[in-house]
Amino acid sequence: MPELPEVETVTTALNFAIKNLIVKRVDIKCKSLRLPVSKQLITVLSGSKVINVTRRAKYGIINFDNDYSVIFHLGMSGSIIIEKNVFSNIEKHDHIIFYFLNFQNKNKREKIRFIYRDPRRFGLFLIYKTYSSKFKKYFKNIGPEPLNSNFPIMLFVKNIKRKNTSIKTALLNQNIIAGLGNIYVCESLFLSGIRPTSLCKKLSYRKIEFLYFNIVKVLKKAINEGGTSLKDYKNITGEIGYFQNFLYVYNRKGKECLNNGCNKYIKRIIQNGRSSFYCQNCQK
DNA sequence: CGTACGACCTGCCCGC
DNA sequence: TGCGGGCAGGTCGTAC
Repeated sequence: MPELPEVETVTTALNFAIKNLIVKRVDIKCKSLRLPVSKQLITVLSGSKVINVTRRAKYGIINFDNDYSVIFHLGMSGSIIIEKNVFSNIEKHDHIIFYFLNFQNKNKREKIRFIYRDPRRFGLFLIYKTYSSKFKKYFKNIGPEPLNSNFPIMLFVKNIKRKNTSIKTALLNQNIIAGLGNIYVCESLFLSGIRPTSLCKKLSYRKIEFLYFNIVKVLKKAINEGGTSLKDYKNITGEIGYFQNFLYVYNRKGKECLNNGCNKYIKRIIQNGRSSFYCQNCQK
């Protein structure tokens, strides 16, 4: 489900919703996601305070004031739900629950509930000491953030050019560039006029630079629209995103290409077991 | 070393 | 209505 724009939408909102809150209680409803869920969440975090929530690639990081951090990943079907004062029923796939108390307003004490929900359980919810070796291991090999102003474009071009794969495969590789998934790779390649099957080494420097600028364009637009909601993606207050209304190729098999003057239809092919969408006419 | 592929899960949608 | 197949926004271990 969630790629960089969706995770960014979630972490930005969380940074408002739970910043400075103190953990009152933690419930663990399932032993294991993609990796085991540690009981340390209960023993270590109760009574500690959220400093902030950040993002790296598709990972969210919740930093606490006792020098511990939660690293979470939403996998394919993960979501986070924040409720204030009025709590709904816990559902089947609600795996981890945090109860917070907001002491900032002395007159009105707010009760806040944080739920990690994940039907397919491909996600992660880990606790490590901040900047410990286990914490750092998760980010050691991840490539640069596309939206950072100091993104190393020349290094990106160089790393793409020495890959022995299709450009689609290279862009999904988190070690080359962080945060892209199937949707935003397909969309960036469409804007750049590059076929997903094109070989990395055959792309010119100019073309790869152009691709980078289109990646930035797509990601920024998607963040502004609150992410892409195809099936079940929702932000932390249950609202959908709107970038699906701006997709050129993803999930548009058999539909007309949206480029002016192009009357071809969008193709779907399988690469490495995953769908790629492109226009035969506009992407060479 | 780099690359390809199956495994990990549940749920939904479609055609028969 | 029911069942089987195919599909899904990701990542990782294994085999070559």
